[in-house]
Amino acid sequence: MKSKEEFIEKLRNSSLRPTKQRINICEVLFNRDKTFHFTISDLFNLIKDKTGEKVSLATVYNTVHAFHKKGYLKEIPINSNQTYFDTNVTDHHHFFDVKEEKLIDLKNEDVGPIEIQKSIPGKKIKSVEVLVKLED
Amino acid sequence: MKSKEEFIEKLRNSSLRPTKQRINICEVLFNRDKTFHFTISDLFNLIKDKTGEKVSLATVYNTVHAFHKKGYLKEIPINSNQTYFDTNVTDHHHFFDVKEEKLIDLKNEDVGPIEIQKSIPGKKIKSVEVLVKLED
DNA sequence: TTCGTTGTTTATAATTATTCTAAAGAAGAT
DNA sequence: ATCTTCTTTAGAATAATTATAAACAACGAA
Ligand SMILES: [Mn+2]
Ligand SMILES: [Mn+2]
Ligand SMILES: [Zn+2]
Ligand SMILES: [Zn+2]
Repeated sequence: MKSKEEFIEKLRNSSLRPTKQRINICEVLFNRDKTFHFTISDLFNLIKDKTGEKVSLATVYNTVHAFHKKGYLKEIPINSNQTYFDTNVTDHHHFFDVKEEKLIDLKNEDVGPIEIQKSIPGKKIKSVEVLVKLED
Repeated sequence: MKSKEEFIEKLRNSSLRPTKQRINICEVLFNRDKTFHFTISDLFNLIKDKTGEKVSLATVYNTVHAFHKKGYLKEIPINSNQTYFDTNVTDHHHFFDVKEEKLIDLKNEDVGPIEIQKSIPGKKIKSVEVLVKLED
């Protein structure tokens, strides 16, 4: 359970003004034990439910992008009509339950080291992500 | 270089009527040496260029989905505003050049075997795909 | 070959996620 | 308090995709 002051501090340190909207979004995103996988619409609805205050959809988009740019959120590459984000910004992989449309974390040690044996001249590797699709 | 008759045969065997639109799309998609990574809009433009005949955008969508459902095309999981498809339907992985927005095949042996050490009760693994993002 | 059936194409409208715009409001600095 | 800069917001715009429904083409049976 993080305090509101911690979020204000974090926002200030990132040169993001600590507005009440951003603080509410922080509470919903970062006040949890487990990693959180979400879409913008998930988050939009949760904010109302958990804080009682409404934040405009535009602000949710703005804030998620700001946090993503600052490295506080990770974008998960799957094909869906909506973009998925993750509060776990460490290198890790995912299960995607196609039926439930739910992401599940895979620890790096659950996958093992991945050695890419090919390289493209002039390019360097930015990320290596494994997506394991699950069916019933 | 496959003949038009081969495509007609393939379509018939898939209970898809061999219309001239579908045959044209087959020529563009499958008459090539290397694997082909594309978006709907790539394909739509190529059809005009390569066959001289225009196919409606709706038909391009319909046909790509039909081919995908039949297993002749693979959908590549990346976050982009457009969906990417692949004529190489075997299990394999990808580089994604973020700047150029281009996919590049990674052979299975360029990645090595991936052992998933975790399982979810009641679910089985449908696919395991590695996406390697490239930057300059 | 003709006819009836069913599948396909197409233009166009609808849907939906996301981004843009510009005005009002809030935060920070002086 | 005042000024500046950043942020929020409603609503409009954009763009990929999907739905609709009428015209059309392929097929199989007569
Ligand atoms: Mn995760
Ligand atoms: Mn490929
Ligand atoms: Zn982002
Ligand atoms: Zn598809």
